[in-house]
Amino acid sequence: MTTGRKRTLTLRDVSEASGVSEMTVSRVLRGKGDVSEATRLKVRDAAKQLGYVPNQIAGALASQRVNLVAVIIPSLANMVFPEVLRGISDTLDGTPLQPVIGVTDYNPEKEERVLYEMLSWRPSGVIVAGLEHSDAARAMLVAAGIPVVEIMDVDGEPIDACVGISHRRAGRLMAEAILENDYTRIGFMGTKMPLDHRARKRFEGLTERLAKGGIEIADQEFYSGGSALAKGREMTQAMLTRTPDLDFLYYSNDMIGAGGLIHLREKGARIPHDIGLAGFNGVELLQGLPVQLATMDACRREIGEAAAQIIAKSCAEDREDAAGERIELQPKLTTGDTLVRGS
Amino acid sequence: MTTGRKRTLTLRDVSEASGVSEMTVSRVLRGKGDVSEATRLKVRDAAKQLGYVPNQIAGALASQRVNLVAVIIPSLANMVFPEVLRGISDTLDGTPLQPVIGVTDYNPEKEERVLYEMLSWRPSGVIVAGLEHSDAARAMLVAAGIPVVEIMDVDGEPIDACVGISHRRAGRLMAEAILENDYTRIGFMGTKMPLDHRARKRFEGLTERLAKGGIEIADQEFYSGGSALAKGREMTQAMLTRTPDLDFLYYSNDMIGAGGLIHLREKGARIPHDIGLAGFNGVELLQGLPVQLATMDACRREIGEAAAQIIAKSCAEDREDAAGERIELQPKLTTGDTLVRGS
DNA sequence: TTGAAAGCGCTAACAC
DNA sequence: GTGTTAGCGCTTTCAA
Repeated sequence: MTTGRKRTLTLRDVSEASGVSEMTVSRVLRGKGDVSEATRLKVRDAAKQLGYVPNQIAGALASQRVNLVAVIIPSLANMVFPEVLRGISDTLDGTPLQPVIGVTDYNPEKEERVLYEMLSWRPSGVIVAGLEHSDAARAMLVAAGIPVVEIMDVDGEPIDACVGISHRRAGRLMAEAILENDYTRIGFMGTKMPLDHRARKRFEGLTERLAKGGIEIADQEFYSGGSALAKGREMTQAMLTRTPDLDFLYYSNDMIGAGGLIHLREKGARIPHDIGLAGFNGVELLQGLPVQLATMDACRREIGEAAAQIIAKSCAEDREDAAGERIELQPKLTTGDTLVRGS
Repeated sequence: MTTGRKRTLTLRDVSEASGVSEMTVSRVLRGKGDVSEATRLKVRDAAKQLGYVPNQIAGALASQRVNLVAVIIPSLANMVFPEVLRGISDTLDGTPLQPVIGVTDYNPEKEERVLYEMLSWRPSGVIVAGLEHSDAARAMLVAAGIPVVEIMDVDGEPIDACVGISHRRAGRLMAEAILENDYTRIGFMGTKMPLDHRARKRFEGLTERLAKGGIEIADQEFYSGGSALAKGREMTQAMLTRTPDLDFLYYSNDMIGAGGLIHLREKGARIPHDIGLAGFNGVELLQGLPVQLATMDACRREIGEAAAQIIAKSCAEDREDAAGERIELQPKLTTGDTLVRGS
């Protein structure tokens, strides 16, 4: 290792060190074009020796090509999104593309800012959670002229492509399972959701379908912040104090559901005989609980994979006909031990 | 909105639309230099009208300045890192800097690749988890000539700055708590850790300190993959079958610890009278459990904040003297309900 | 307060 | 197989 330098290395440095023209150095380093084995080696050695790292900024500007895919999600804390990211990342690993993550905190204004920032790097594609965006955000996405995949949800009008599940349908499915098992006094607990559109849609799907079965939600409560497990306990306790005759609790996510489950078991409730429970997401993390919470898988990984494939395809083919795809995945109900009332 | 275009917009388009020179348009859009209110408005309007998004690639190349901070972490699934990221992100929000996340999967080769990719975008700084890197990775970091902050750990030789806790010390502290409470038959459970250096250091700190107290680990088991909660249950059951006289179980993370705790409570074990437990990380998520697992906070958020501050400072001051800082945070032991043997 | 010229480090296109 | 030339879209610098 030589002493610290001020200027970072350029192609020219490698060119001089190897006695090969800049252009050929560039070709070697990118593995493009025919270069003789001899010069290839000379260049590789010189580059390694110097510790040269190419400047993608210059490369991207010159080639008008950026191997980045912007991925915009509401939160990293949510357990759900890291799994989507893994699907994206694994799929992109087989391509020259690289994901770049932006987080919006479920805040439309922040989404707009993040989107602006990311688009100003001229990525090759965008994967963004949800179908609801500000007008400005939609306009940017349209104007960007790159493939856009909206993920997690299919209930709405996509800008370009979309991959997800129907949360309305997921809510309906749960309602049907509830009706089939003759529950009648239903309590709902979830996040405060003015901005969590998917949780809202599930709730709507649930209530609409229950209504058709002649049942209304008997009690409901919304929370924000804090440890989900603890919130689940607290809300469940409070709700059952307030409305003791509930016979089913639907939670908008598995963590609060698990909190409720733990609380009820401690209280000695017979589950699901006295009271049934269900959550949402199919969080693998909870598989160690003594009782398996009924839940619905949101196909997180598959969504990530499919979205990445759409981007990869439309970048590779460099034509627009891969655009506008719409992929609806089917959430799978896992009844676990807390939903089906045994004989 | 006009019809779709092929070419993306440039400064020149805004210049023509507003009748102002490119240079002045650039000044307005960056908010630099004195521009009269009149032209400022003309330019702003034209830009908004067109839906112009500046090209940072060109800007970065011209100005030799990139407002990106590379953040390189082993995993997103780990619960630990999203919190570090939040610390970084919140701190950077008050600056022009933006974090870009790369994930290594605890794989040194992937770390090298990710690092290379990120450095090729010439970020203003790097935050990277851990002090252990391949020679090539270290060389790149040194050669990059930008501030580097290694986080999570301070047991080793940092390249530049570092912020973290001493995991060796954390292990020692736990050993001391174990000795003080007169536990003598200790079992250890953790991830297979050839590459999780921090878990390894904690283990070493633990065993060394216990040895001084005349105690050896009586049994140990390592896992990989799967639901941590479930693994914790299974391993605990297996270990107690194999070595029934254990009176303390130390888990290398809270999730497997929680799995063990749930299992033991189900079995009717009196905790901590019959057997004590402790985990590591201070995962907030578990606060809803009926019994609080003893754990040690790893100062995740603070680490993120401090690291981001170091980067922000040395970028702002644009001098090297902020370099080489070393910040050791102190992990706090939370005894919860599973460590201190009540009178 | 505004504009003109030069060039950031690389690659596309074409010559040799 | 290799080299030359001309930009990519911006910002820096300097002049007006």
